[in-house]
Parts: sequence; structure tokens; C-alpha cells
Amino acid sequence: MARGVNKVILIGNLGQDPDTRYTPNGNAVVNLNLATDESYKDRQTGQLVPKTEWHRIVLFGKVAEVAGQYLRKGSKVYIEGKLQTRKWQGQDGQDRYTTEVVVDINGQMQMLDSRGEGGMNQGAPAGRPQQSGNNAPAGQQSNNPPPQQSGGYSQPSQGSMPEPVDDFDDDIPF
Amino acid sequence: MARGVNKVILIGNLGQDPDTRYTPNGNAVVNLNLATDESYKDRQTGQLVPKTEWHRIVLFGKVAEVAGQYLRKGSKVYIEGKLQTRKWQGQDGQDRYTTEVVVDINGQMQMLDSRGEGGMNQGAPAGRPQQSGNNAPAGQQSNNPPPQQSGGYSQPSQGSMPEPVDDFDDDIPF
Amino acid sequence: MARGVNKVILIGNLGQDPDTRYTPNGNAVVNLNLATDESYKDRQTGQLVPKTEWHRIVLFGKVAEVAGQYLRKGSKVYIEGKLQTRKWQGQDGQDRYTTEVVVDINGQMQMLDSRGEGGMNQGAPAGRPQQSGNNAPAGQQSNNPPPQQSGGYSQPSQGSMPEPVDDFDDDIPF
Amino acid sequence: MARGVNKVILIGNLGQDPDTRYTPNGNAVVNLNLATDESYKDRQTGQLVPKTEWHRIVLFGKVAEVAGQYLRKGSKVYIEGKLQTRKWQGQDGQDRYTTEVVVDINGQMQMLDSRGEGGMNQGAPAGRPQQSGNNAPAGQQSNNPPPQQSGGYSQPSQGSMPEPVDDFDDDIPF
DNA sequence: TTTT
DNA sequence: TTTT
Repeated sequence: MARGVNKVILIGNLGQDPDTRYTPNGNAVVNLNLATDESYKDRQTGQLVPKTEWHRIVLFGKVAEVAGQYLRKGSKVYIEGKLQTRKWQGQDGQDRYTTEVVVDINGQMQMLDSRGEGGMNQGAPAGRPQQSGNNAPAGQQSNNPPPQQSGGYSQPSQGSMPEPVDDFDDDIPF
Repeated sequence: MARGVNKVILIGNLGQDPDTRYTPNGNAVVNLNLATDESYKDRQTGQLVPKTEWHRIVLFGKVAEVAGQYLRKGSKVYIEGKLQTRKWQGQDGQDRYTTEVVVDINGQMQMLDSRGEGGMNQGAPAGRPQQSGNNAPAGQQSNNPPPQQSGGYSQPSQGSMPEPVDDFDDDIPF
Repeated sequence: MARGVNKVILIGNLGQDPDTRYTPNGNAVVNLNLATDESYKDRQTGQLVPKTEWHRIVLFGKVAEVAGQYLRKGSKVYIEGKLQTRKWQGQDGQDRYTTEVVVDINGQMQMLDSRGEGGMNQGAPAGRPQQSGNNAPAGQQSNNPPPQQSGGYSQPSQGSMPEPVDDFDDDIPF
Repeated sequence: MARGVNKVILIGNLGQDPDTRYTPNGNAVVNLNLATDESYKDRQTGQLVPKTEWHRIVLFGKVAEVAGQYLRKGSKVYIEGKLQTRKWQGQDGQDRYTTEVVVDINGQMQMLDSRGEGGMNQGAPAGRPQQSGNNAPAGQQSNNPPPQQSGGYSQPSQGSMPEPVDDFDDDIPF
């Protein structure tokens, strides 16, 4: 299935709560904003300077469900996925490119906060529908420009959150 | 030095010859355009569809020297580096972001073409100065828009190719 | 499915042809002996000393089929799998341990020899049955001590096994 | 320096406190016993069966110092190293082989327990000399059979513990 | 823009 | 925007 290798491995913390959306088929698609920290020695001052790198993560399928339910702002997480750059149109009609780390059936997500502390403190989210309501407030997110969206999927027709059947794979465009 | 993990592993082929530049200190900085191939089964047709992902690679230091000298368009290569997104200004004054895989002293580059075939066919490049001349023709490359450049380093002041001393680390902005 | 991470990534060359066997169900199980090369600077002499590390690889399923058919002694290959140590009984009744890199449905194998050169020179093996005959000679292999076997699977259609060529395995020290 | 790739990435928990030793030169060498958990679906019963894999980790240099000082039984940790199999002689004079994950200057170790909970609860170890005394009690460890040793380095000549020179960074470099 |  |  692959004549190359395209692998990303990250450990970092979430900058915000996960952004959960659903495909028309009811499959979860979760966006994460992940910070990885590094520090390097400044050549001028000789001091250790912290440097944060931010990564856009997109999870699909089962791992997206878990991420959306259990991860929160501040959560520490291990991510294994692949690099993907997608093109979108800016408001000026010009092409823009956004690179994301895609975690699908071939990837992995591991929560690294032990025993519920860490970022999992806002009360345990219960069922899926609530999740959707809590994490993907339509009004707010739907104004986001393309770089905040992940292509072909949209949000659940709110209020009518249509029985999430798990026929995944039927609508993800890759 | 790092309180997180930020690792990328790629195996693919170069879309063009490497783009070699030099910092004012004479350190090589090489840009690669790397394709990784994957194929997935189309849900509609059931057919296997090939899909190519393109990656921007930036190498620094010793590994950059080697890449610039021995890699060519078509070369198969293993890359281990880290993700880095840098901001630049579009001609319209707006912010743009480009994500690259940075290979520095902590990364790795492995040529995977065996026995000189593959992309290594244009004759063995000799010394470093010539390399610079061959691979980083100033007039051509300097017109490249920001996404084609890697930030703070510029090209060798040609003709005066300043004694490539290996005092690396003195000018790389991270 | 996993509350940890256990990942091995190797690029190296095969020390011998693959050793293909079959489970009672007819599933391929392939053993590889993979060399990864490294060199380090000797502190005494200051010289660059080459050092080869040998790895035992066990492949299951589809990837095993491909490996058995297309890899040969000398082939360069990318392996992604997981570490697994299994216990077996020495002839003296004592416990022995062998660590292997297991490549199953979650792993990956990529052939890195381009255009059929490399180790792929003994003529293209054809169908699976023949493969079985050539690579998994029952009579000879079944005498191998435990470290040469990979646990619960046994050999194919015994009794009719034709010329067993691949009896290396006898001098590999693990 | 390397014409191959030999990389291991693990996330798991320590089965015991680290075993810290020192080379004659006073360099720390730390052994860890790391468990990675996985679960698989039993084909017979259809049940999810947990499975623990144990790994021998050997750390050298600075990362060894940190591991010896801050890791404890139960600690969750990220390990990046390389596979290495070393030969030793059993009491019966026969060759034995032990495979370890070696973490040296090219590797990485990340503690994943947040805020001092996790396994770091036996009181904060203070200076290095005490560490040595606490973690590498010569009398106890020296009875360990070869698989418990890592080759060329020995234990601190007791009583004469030679003032660990390696005053690299300022204690806590992360 | 690469490669098979 | 996270974390220590």
C-alpha cells in the first residue's frame, strides 16, 4: 500500500481542547493543536532558550473518538501519524498550503497523563452527542477560515445529531 | 534539551536536484523536495489509487554538505528530522506559514541508491566551491519567493566564496 | 489496543535469503537476518571502526509473503516492527531468551533495492506453493533448536518436501 | 557515521528502580527494565488479552545521570535508542546473547510523569554520590549473572568512589 | 517535481 | 495556545 515511508512521532501538550466534528456519515474528525518544547543554547548569551513548536493534528476514526472524549487543553499525548499538506483557497483567491499530521487507522494516539489528572479535569464527558455539543460549537468554529478546517467534512447538523453509525472509511477522502 | 518529542521519518525520492546555499559563515544549507508515495483503495471504484505527498526538507551542517554533493533528482533517501513551521510575509503583506522537516545535528540522512546508480549519474562533483557554483546559481534562486527560502541565510557572495570553515552552529537561527 | 509504544525502525541488508515457513493454516511466517552498519571513532586510535549489528526479524501475514518472494541475500530493506522477547528451553533444560523484531499487520516492510538489481537476482519466484517448497524444507528445518523457530507455527505439507536449499541458519549465533 | 538505520522507540513503565553503575572513569551507566503493554483479541475466546513486553535498556552519559537520579520503579518514560545484542558466557561455558536498547548521545530519554507524581515518590534523591550509593549497592549487584551486566564497564571501586567528574550541566537540564 |  |  505504500512505496515510501511517511511517519511523524510527537510528544507534547494540547494548547486547547480538541475540536471535534463529524462527517455526514457521523464519523468523528478531531483537530488538535499540539505543542512540542525544545530548548537550545543561545550563541550570543550562552543561555538556554526555550522554543515551542506548534503542530496541527487531525485524527480520524476510532482514535478520533477517544481523543475527543478524553483529551483536554493541557493534556500530554503521544502522536504517531503521517505528514500531509493540503491546498486551500485564501479569500484573495490565492492558493494556500497547510501541513498537518494525520492520524488514521495506521497511526497511534496515546494519552500520557496518568490517572485522570493532567488535563482531564473539566468533568468526565459522557456520551458522544454531548461531546459534539461541548467541543465543536458550531457558531464559533464555522467562521474559521479554511486553515482551521480539514477539507471535505462538515459539522453535524446541530440539534439533529444523527445517530453516529460507525461506517467509517466511507467518506474520508484518502 | 528537549521536553518533548518531535520526530519525522521519511523515505522517498527527490523531485529535483538539491538546492544548496551557504550562510555568511560558509555553512551549507540544503533544500530538498521529497516525494513519498502511498496508495489507497478508492471506495467508489475499488481501485488502487496512487497518491504522492511532497515534503520540504532543510538540511544543515555536515549532512547538508553530503546531501548537496551526492543527491540528485530522483535519488532515494531516508530522512530523519523534526517538524518546524516558519512564518513569512506574502507579497500582500499577510502572514504565510510553511512547514518543513529540519535535519540538523540531531537528524539523519541516508542515501538509499545502491552503487552509484539511481540519481547519482551526473558525474562526481568534486570540491565544495564548485558545488556551490553548480547547485546554487544565485541569479536563478534568488528570485524565489519566501516559501522557497529558509529564512536568515543567504547565498554565497560569489567569487569570494569565503573559506568554508566548519564553525557551524554560529549562525543557524534555532 | 496498546497502552504503550513499542516500535523498531531498521534499514539494513539481509545476511541470507529469507527463511519462509507456513503455519498449519497456510499463513506465511518469514525470518530475516538483517545487518545494520554503523561506524564509530575508536578513542585509542582515533580511527573509524565499522560495526555491524545483526537483527532477527519475523514477519507475519501479507508482508511475509512479499518478503519471502522478493527479498534475497543482500537485499536492502526498511523494517518497522516491534520488539518481542520469547523464552525457550535450551538442551540443558535451562531458559534461554531470544529477542526479535516482529512485523505484523501493524508493521511495515519496504524493499529499497531499485529496479530489480540488489539482491533480487535469482529469478522471480512464482506462486506460493513453490515458494513453500523452496524456502521451507520440512525435514531439515524441523531439527532446528528452538531459537531457530518462532513459536507456535509449524511447517507446510510435510513428507513431500523437495530439495531443501535454505539451510543456512546453522551458524547464526542466535 | 552510519550506513544503516537502527532505531527503537518505546514508551512504558519501569519494573524496578534504575540500576546505576559507574565506569572506572566515573561515567554513569544505567540499566532499566521497561514494560510496554499491549492487548490483543484472543481468536478463541474473542476476549481482549493484556500482554506485557519487557525491555532491557542501557543508558550512557548524561542521559544516564538523569535517569538514575529521577526515574523510579513505576516511572513512565519515553526511550529512543538502538538495538544491540551482546554475547556473554554462561556458567556452562556456552555462549549466550542478550539484546538491549542502548541510549547514548544519539538517543533520547523523556520522563513522562507529570509533577513529581508517578513513580517519583520515594523522596527526592539529592547529590550524585549518594545516588551511587543508593542505586548501585556493589555487594548486591555484583552477584548478578552476566546478563545483568553491560559488558566493559565495572562498578565503582567501592569506598574510593572517584569523585564523579562529569559535572556537565547544572543538575537539572530539562 | 520523484519513483515503481 | 500547552507544559515544566
